[in-house]
Amino acid sequence: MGGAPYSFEIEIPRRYFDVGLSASSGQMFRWKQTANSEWVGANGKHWFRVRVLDGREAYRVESSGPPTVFQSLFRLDWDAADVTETLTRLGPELEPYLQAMPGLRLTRSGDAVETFFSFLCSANNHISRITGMVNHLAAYGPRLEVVDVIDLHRFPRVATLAKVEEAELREKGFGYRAATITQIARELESRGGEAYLRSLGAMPYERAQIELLGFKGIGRKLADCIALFGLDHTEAVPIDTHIWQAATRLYFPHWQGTALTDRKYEEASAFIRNRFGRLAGWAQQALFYENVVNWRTRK
DNA sequence: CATTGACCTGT
DNA sequence: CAGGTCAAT
Repeated sequence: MGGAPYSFEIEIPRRYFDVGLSASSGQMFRWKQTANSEWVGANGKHWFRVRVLDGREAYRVESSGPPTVFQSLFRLDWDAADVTETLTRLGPELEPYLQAMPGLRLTRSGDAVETFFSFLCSANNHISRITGMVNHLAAYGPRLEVVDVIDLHRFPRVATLAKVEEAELREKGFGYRAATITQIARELESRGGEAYLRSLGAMPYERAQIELLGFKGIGRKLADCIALFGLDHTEAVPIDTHIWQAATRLYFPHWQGTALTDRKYEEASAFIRNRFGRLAGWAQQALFYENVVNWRTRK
């Protein structure tokens, strides 16, 4: 299956890159930790298997792709020390959140189609179920490899997903999202499919946002997730319930406990974007995941 | 604009 | 209720 895999080492301190944390922090949904504590996952057309090297600040990676694919996926071309320093300078209030999550990186999906459909599954849902649904969708793509009993598929193309029937997804437990996903798949195909989607990555963030909002079923939050995690618009700041908690605590105390409306979404999102610029998405990820992990104890 | 309820399913 | 969105009011 797929020929001989690539095998290479990535040398980097854990505090700058924690592969498990980055892979399981809600940016991608196809990674698993195996019994022998390796991380195995897929993104787009590639699969990966990552192991921590004993007593060293390095990883051993096996993959269907060359090192550049892995490096791009985890955005290793960005210097985490530099990013952290800049973020703390622009927003000292971020420091405890960044320190609480060492090694958490903003990722960069190699497949806008996968990210697009993954976040369609995420609305009003929790991570464990999103994971199941994304893996159901991935199973429509060809199998790339089996690693430690884990089936790794190439994420299907738009044309394939556009042919899936709503009833079929209902049977797989997609609930009401079965309808939106199949409809949006067809709408996406009629707009030009993957090529159209990728073109949104080349547009300014604001225009890509408008395009995405044109899909019935994609609101501001999903549009920002797709822009940030799938289209490399790193200035996008999705505001979900967790970020809203953090944002009101840090920046809008007079809005604490109030509902998130369209206007407040715009204001909070733009505020964070203006504060951190192209690093806003990275800041958002630190805030988001720190809140996911610690929200119980904070309440 | 802001508010409200419906919407699948699983913990 | 969960990393929301839409339609109606």
